[in-house]
Amino acid sequence: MTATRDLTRNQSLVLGALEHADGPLSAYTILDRLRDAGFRAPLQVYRALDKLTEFGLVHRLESLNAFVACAHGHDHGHAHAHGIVAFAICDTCGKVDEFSDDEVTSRLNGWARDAGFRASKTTIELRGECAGCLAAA
Amino acid sequence: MTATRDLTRNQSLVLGALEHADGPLSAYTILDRLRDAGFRAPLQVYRALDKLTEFGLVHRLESLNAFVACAHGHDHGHAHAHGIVAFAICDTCGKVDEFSDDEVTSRLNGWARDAGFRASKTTIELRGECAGCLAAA
DNA sequence: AATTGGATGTAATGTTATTACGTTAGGAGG
DNA sequence: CCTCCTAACGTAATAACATTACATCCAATT
Repeated sequence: MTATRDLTRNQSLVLGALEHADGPLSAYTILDRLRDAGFRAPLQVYRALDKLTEFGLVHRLESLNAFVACAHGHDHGHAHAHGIVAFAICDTCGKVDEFSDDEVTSRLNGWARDAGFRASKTTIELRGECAGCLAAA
Repeated sequence: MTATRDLTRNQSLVLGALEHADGPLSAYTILDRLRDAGFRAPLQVYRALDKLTEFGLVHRLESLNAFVACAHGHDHGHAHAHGIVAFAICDTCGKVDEFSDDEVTSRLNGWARDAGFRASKTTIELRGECAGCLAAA
């Protein structure tokens, strides 16, 4: 059960790089980390990222031009039906917290319905400083 | 009253370009449109955009790497105290609708408070297709 | 065996943003 | 008046992010 989705070699490598990282990685950083595995060109990374994003295993952080593995350790098998996902990005330590709020999802969906707007993707990103870094400061 | 904030020549030109456009513009598009006004280098645009954003006269659309004039025709004098601003971006016609939802603002602020996260900037962007384009399709 | 579609490899190019360094303009205070 | 300071500006070079174009490979099907 929850069979791991059948990823290609490149997709597995890219997902692995993101899962082992302790924060978001840019496509070019991923490329650098996969040189030893045989990666040579940006496109190899971007192609894998496209698929992984499509599968819901990876998120793109628009305000960072970077990527993170999805926090919900869904065992690569099924996409959860959670609402709009939001990210809190610490500008100091780089850590990203992924969360979801039903009320926010419902208000935004409501606005879209009222406006006749069909949203295909919604981005919510908070940039700032996390509790740990605030405490350390 | 509501005295227009004192913008420099470059800032006025960039703001003007954004106000006259009927959608978001990339920094390089702005640069192209201001060649005749004497613009030569990207930095001239980016510097003006930084200030205009700081003044609240311009928004950056993270998912587009582009910029729009703030929809609230605040007469360049005072920043309104509205909550988090959201954007609905039509991928078909390129038009952008700016809106704000108190409940969304309050939920996100609430999450941040609970998590001890101090947000310095929050991005909400819906990508999709607007009512007009859906009707035309 | 031929065909097809998805994934891949590689190079070149396009697009977005910043760093570095030097100059200019205008106000504050001696 | 002159110096100091600061903000804005000009220019070139470079870095960072992303896509286009084209050829190849391989497995599943016919």
